[in-house]
Amino acid sequence: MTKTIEDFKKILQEKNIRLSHQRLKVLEYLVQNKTHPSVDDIYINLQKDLPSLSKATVYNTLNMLEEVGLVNVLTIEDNENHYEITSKNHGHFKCTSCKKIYDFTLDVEEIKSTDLADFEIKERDVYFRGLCPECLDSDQDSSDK
Amino acid sequence: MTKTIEDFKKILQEKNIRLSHQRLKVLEYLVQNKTHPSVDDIYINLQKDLPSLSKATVYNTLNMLEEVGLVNVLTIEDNENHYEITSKNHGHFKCTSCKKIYDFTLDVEEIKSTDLADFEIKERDVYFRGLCPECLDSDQDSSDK
DNA sequence: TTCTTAATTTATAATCATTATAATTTAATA
DNA sequence: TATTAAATTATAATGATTATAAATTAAGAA
Ligand SMILES: [Mn+2]
Ligand SMILES: [Mn+2]
Ligand SMILES: [Zn+2]
Ligand SMILES: [Zn+2]
Repeated sequence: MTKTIEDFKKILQEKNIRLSHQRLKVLEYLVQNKTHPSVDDIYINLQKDLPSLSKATVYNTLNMLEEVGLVNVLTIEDNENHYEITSKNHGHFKCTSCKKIYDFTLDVEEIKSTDLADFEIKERDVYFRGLCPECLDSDQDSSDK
Repeated sequence: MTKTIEDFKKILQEKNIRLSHQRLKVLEYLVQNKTHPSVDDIYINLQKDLPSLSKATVYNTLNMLEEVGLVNVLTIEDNENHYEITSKNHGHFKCTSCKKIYDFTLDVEEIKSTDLADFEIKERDVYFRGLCPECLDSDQDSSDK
């Protein structure tokens, strides 16, 4: 079910999109890091192996991957986008304390509203925000005697 | 149920927040325009009556109103925030063609996931994107003979 | 394998939303 | 009406993202 780099190579080749080293590295990063990274996260980490990498390339690659449907953009934060490999639909929870973005099981296709009978829905995002268990725990610690 | 400017005045006064002319105008704009406007929308329209209005004031006011819970910020778009008076929970649909943001009936409190049992959820946003009926109609027109 | 060339990457500048700063103005109270 | 802390304004600064143009490269042809 979960796609490998080889699967992605095949998909991009079928669309006549060149398999540049940079593009494959960005894809690999997203496949290996299911942390919903920002452009900066990706850029800083890939730079270790690719010192010549340009941030524009990371943007270009992510925009291209989004266009062909291989990656999904999260606008759960108001100042910075986050990215993930497109996968079975699920919801996202952002902890306002540690800033981590968690996946949670949810069939967003099941969310219905009669108001939308005549709308063509193409994307569905469910974003929750609050405190994650780790941060709730440490909150308690700090309020302990 | 739906609050008037007088209701808002009372709430702000109770919190010792000054009822400046600019703040009341921003609130009034949001009460009268249920269109999920951006800062620019609000700024451009209020400027007609308040030529000296500063965009920083619109930002300051909206941030303050969000902090006290009277307005809600939508991050449905990746480059610009949109605002609305806080109201009973509902979902948002953004038409990717005409850019309008529509409300739709949905009890977001009813969206549950066992994965979140130990999380403290404070905000819930449901964002759908696609084509609205008007844009679907005009699409059809343009494909007609 | 080497050559060719259009596509990609890079470095850099530009844009745009948002926030910060500091001087000016004002709401609320005495 | 006078006082003053808070709000507004003008402006600069920041930070994410996009645009541009020159240098590099992937992929097919020879
Ligand atoms: Mn996810
Ligand atoms: Mn709404
Ligand atoms: Zn946390
Ligand atoms: Zn539309």
